[in-house]
Amino acid sequence: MPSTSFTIGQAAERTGLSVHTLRFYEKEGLFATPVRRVGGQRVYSENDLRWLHLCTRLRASGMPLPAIREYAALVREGTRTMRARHALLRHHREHITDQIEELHRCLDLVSLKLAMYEEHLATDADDPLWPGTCPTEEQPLT
Amino acid sequence: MPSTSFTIGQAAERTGLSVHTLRFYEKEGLFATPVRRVGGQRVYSENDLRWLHLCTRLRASGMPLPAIREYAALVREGTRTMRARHALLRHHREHITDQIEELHRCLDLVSLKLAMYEEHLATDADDPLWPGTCPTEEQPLT
DNA sequence: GTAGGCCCTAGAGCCGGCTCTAGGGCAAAC
DNA sequence: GTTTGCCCTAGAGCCGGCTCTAGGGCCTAC
Repeated sequence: MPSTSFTIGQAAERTGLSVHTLRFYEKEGLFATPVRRVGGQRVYSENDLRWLHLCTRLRASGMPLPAIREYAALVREGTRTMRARHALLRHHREHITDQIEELHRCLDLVSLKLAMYEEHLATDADDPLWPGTCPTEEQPLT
Repeated sequence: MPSTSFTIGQAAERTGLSVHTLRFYEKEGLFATPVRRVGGQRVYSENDLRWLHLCTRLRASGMPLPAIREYAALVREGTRTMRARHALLRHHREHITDQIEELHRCLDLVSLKLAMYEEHLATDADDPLWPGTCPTEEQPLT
């Protein structure tokens, strides 16, 4: 098995990134320029795709490009940077859990609002049952 | 109780938004221009702050400004837009839960990587125990 | 041999969301 | 009366992260 290889188009399809974005990431140093075929076409290995997949997840969880670049650089430097990479990822994991917590707080608020709306919609089909506490009609429920 | 009121500076402090951002949000239609004092200074009521607080939560959960503007417009139109607002919020709640799920997927991947690193760091303090499967030293662990 | 399809580079453009600047006003404190 | 501090408007600028354009090459099929 010659360890399947992919063109940029195939890589794009498989990672969900656009061809543009792949080249852009490369230019930004998110990964070393991949092998080229004669004629200059990029050849992506399965390893490359795995790396790209990791990148998309890091991006999706809000890691900025410079941080990913840094991580990529460490990877390229070999095993002796393991501790640094470990630290970087731990830091990012915290960032992720923070985001999840924040989203839960938002979710709670939105759910509360929704519950209020549902109560109103249920009890008084169309009537503005809410007492006239808002002469300006400014804050009917927000 | 004259229902305490706030200057823009105080509102900024209390909402965690900058003074600039408050004016920016207003210009963007996230809320109706608040009452002005003689001289033109904005006066924020507690209600306004509550609304702003909701806005920050909506923003923090990724609702774009145009959507918040739309919601604000509906609020201003009064009770008869309740259903529309309800729909909008339900839609957004789904968006939030999607984000949480996505973040969990990222978290899983990162945690997995971290576990790998930890195993390596534990077993072979400094040695590149990982077998020489990577002649290019390209992918020591990613 | 030429048309179609995919690839290349360099660099400009766009979009959302702020963030800041310039230039100026009001009002209380010294 | 001027300094200090907060406020005002209009509009420009910035940043991250893409996204697209222009101009061109290679290869395969017809």
